[in-house]
Amino acid sequence: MKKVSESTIARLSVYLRLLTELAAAGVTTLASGELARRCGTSAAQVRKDLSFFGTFGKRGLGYSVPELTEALRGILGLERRWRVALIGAGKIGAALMAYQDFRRQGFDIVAVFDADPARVGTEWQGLVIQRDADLETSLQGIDIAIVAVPASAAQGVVNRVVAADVRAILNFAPTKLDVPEHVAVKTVNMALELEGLSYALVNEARGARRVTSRPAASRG
Amino acid sequence: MKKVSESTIARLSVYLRLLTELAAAGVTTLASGELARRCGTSAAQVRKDLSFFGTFGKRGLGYSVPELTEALRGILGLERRWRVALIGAGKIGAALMAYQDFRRQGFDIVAVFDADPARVGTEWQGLVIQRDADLETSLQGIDIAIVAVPASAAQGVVNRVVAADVRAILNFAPTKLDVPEHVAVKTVNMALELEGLSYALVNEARGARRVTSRPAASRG
DNA sequence: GTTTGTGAAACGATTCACAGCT
DNA sequence: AGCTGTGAATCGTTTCACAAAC
Repeated sequence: MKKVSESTIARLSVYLRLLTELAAAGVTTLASGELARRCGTSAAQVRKDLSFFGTFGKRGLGYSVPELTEALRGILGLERRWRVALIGAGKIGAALMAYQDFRRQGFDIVAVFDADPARVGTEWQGLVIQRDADLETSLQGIDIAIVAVPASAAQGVVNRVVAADVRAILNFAPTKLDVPEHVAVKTVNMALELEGLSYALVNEARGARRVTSRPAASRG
Repeated sequence: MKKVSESTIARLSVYLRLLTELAAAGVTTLASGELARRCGTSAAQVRKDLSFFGTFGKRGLGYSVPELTEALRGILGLERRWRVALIGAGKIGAALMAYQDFRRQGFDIVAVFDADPARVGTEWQGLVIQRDADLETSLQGIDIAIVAVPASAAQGVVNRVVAADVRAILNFAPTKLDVPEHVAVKTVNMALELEGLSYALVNEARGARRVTSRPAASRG
């Protein structure tokens, strides 16, 4: 098969979200140009992204909204439901538990773990928080682990998650994780995004003052 | 003027986090290879990233941890503190408020807004939730707006944020935002990350080849 | 000896442009 | 006519490789 970049997959998710919205609004057909405009990319990009997986459009007409929706759901593996375990019942964990949108998209949080004995046994959104010590056994049948523990604990937790044969991890700890090649990891790092904004702000200011436009001295 | 990619800036943040950790552990000197290994990238990438901003190392020796730390803080604009407003006091907002790490990195949440009259006036982590209607006036002096409102409300909020002359936005709404060119936007989209994991899982099952990836994990 | 800084090469992703359907 | 699908061209990023510095 072919190699598909992560950015293509990310865009497919964005396309799918728009299509779902349009379908609810009764739109039945859509051209790549309009899809691109609404998703912040280009028509050629849309067509190239889709071309990795097949041909879904009708020349002269565009794409059928329900058909493309189904195709994207299939490509992204959203035709089934995924069993998700949340590890770490702190603030981030609480926000995730409450965020019902995940369930709507096919991700069911079916287990919650925490290392704090004071939290273990309490009920949370209909789930009883389990002991961290039970991770290995209780992760049977789990597809995706959400790691929402402090950075210092993350690698240890991940090692145990991997040992339990979970092959996908959504990581909220601001740290690099070592995992075997067959395990997929996505990291959400809000501090990093904020620092990107900080850079943009100072850089805009520096650029306006043209401080950086001075030619570099001859290099040695 | 130099053009630096967003991935370079993201990596600089990662380098800085490691350096801060190493400095606390008393490490004084570090070579690009070791920095790269600990951050999941390559030595050449580290040196190229830094080279956009100057020369910071000593040949034959490596980098001074405190000096490079200071340099990175300067590049990323972290030598000052930033005034952040949180718009939307729901679950995500609550998690962000509680996440003290932002403050430690120089980002102070100094105002909170919500559209729900039941929430307005309540105190939250030492801040009184303000009326959404007061956004325009109360955003004076704010550097960064965190948008944590439903997708359907996000563009409207963003328009008002931009009108209030805020030039950086951290967006948690799963929707495309239109902003003028001089406004920087970073989006955090957890559903999208989960769908990326879903794709990885079904794709592995389908026996397809690996997705091209960024600073992937795993090395030995 | 070691390690940096950097042009040049290699690689990967995006955009172009047009043939081929509807 | 309008729009897709795709090879070719372009653009940007990463890796290579080595001279210069310590």
